[in-house]
Amino acid sequence: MPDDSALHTDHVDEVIALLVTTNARMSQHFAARAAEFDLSPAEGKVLLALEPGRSLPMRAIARKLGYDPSNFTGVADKLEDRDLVSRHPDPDDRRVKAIVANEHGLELIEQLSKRLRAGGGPLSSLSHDQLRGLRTLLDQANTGP
Amino acid sequence: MPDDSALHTDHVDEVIALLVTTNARMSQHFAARAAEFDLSPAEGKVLLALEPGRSLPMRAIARKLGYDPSNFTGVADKLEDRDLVSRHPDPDDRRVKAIVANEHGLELIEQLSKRLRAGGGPLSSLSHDQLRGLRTLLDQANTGP
DNA sequence: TATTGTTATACTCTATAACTATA
DNA sequence: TATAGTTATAGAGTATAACAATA
Repeated sequence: MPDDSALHTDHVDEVIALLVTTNARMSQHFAARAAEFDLSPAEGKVLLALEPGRSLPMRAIARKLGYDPSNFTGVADKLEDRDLVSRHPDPDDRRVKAIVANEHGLELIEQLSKRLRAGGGPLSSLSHDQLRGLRTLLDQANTGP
Repeated sequence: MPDDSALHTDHVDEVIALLVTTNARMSQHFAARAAEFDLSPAEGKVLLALEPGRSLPMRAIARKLGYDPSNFTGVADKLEDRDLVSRHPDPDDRRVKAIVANEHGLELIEQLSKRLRAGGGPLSSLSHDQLRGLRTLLDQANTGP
């Protein structure tokens, strides 16, 4: 449980500011790499959320990425029009539709990931161990309440 | 210097995905807290970039936050209309204008920071030491090339 | 009645290009 | 000529509300 010292608040302030600028840099990097594949940032993020084998309900993806379900329909449409993903109605509840990446989609995901890893983003200056540490911290930040 | 092992690429992929979702959560938290003070997310971010005593050229702020200078003018206008900041032309180069927070602005920055710290964001589940570690890592990520 | 996804629409955000004033 | 900031404007992104299908 987080404590409440003056040092603590200093760190929170600083981390919030750093997250804002880190996100600005990552957004630029991400948008440029996605554009290489004629993908909007939103389309790229949705694809990355579809790890191989994973299929998620539309609402779950929208929630995870912070998009409104209404505008998420159009993103799914474009990805489907490009034959990268398809909608699969859930047999148990036919209201919900899962988005699954097909072979073309998975291939493009791999290519996009490779370009994102290639450098130029804010992660370029971190070592293997630092990335491992960052992964652990962000993972805990995301699984919290 | 980052190495190039298979484990390394796994971590990069995972950290990128985590940064995307962390940012989604932080953006929602940030937008909600800023709205409490009738601030747009952009206006809030600009204010947080103006730590006490610090004054930055408009272009430097825009670059840091990833905004285009053209749309940044309007953000500065609104903050100035609300009497939170003012433009100070640089005596050495009268083309550049520094944004400085006045007394009202600094007070609002403190209140906004307090609300952001109050919890509900993705940082709530991290301990003091973890925040310190995250700060170090993000700091290095941002000062890199 | 409540929920998932969809549609239509309005609103906000962001980028492009042309302009000014300084250098 | 080049750069910081501004303006006008078009385009992309986002949210709101009403609707259909399913639960």
